Amino acid sequence: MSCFALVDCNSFYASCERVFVPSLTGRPIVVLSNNDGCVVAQSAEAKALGIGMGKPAFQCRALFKRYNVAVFSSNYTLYGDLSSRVMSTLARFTPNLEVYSIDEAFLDLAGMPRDVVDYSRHIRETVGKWTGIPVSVGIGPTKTLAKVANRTAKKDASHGGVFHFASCPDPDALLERFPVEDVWGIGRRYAAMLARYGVVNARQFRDLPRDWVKRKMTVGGLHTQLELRGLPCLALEEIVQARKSAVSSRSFGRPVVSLEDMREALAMHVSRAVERIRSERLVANGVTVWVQTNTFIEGEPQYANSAFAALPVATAHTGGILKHALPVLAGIFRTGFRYKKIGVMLSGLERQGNRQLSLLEPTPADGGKGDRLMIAMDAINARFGRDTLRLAACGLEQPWKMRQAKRSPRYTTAWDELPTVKAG
DNA sequence: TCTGGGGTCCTAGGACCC
DNA sequence: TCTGGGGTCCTAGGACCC
Repeated sequence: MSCFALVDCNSFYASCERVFVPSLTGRPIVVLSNNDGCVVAQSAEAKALGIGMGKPAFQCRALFKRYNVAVFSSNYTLYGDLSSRVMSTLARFTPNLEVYSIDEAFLDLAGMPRDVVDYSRHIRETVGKWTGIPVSVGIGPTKTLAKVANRTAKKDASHGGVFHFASCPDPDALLERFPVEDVWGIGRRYAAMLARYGVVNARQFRDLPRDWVKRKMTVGGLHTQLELRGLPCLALEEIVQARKSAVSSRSFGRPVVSLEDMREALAMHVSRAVERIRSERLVANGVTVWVQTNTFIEGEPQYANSAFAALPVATAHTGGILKHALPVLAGIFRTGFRYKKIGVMLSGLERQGNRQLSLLEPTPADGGKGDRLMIAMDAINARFGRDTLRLAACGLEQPWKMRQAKRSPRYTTAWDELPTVKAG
């Protein structure tokens, strides 16, 4: 009998902000998206105010003020570090762990000699004690039901943060109270489609004819349905698969009009994306660039476009990729627009060393001058901080840089931002 | 003034080939 | 009048996730 536990951090980003600032206990906290645009995380106290996920920050100003909400720009360096602390704590409890996202992990508890609910309570307490991050645990015979159980654990405090689907005396009633759009794998579009057929809760969806589900929602939808019936279709994926693409994109802090600034921003995004694939020992075969104006401004001329260039040889060399990305940008850039956003995607990723050699271009050997330069650059940036060394093409002023007015210190990863403890 | 960013998977349809 | 059929590869678009 399969048994999955889903451990999910409560209001993860907000909890991270609270770890090093105990005075925030009990105070509503929100964390804003990149560019301080939208609300992306809220503490329980903030949720109670009805602020709403994804709401533009500027529409919440009054509410923030009235309720003394602590507002933070997102600090992914901090969240990433606390996440890995949580995950390594979880890894001590089972070898069968799938890190599913920055704040969630599935554990395979099948064959556990101890009572799984007891064990999960123990896990929950330990993570809380060691990392300061509160978590909830949902347990079920499939990943999808573990998700349902997790949400139940979070919603109903009487469960003490741990809920086992199998311990539910009336699972049909529970699924009937569970909105179908909250089921893992059913998003807004499918929920709207299902509603047109009168299907609004998880129990109704589970009991639909499976052929119909497959036809309307493809195999993914069918798997979701079968999982709700208790039939495992999704396995624990312990091995982290190599990524297939890497994206870097951002909205600008203010509109950009010149190709010159666009080229600088492009250089920065290429640097970011290539750094990421390099750290995973991957090389790219292609690069896509896209640009976009601000679609929220009515009456302003709009333009969006993208284009792709194949790289003659698979590479993870920043300058080499930028050389091919710049003409792509030049090809889609049009003057006379106020641009809001630029992005880069590296695709056709493969393991370094597997790369196909080009018949047309001389291929730099592994460990050649270009590779050594990149290794040295990564090492310097790792030691002295991101962007200590960067391409001149990224520009110095970066007037288009995103807004990040309220970022908390990187308490755990930057020496000059460590928390200070006052004694006495 | 101010509206996020980074991923994956599936399917349909076209091009091309034999 | 009848106007093959199956396979592969690629891309675009649509759905989902956090």
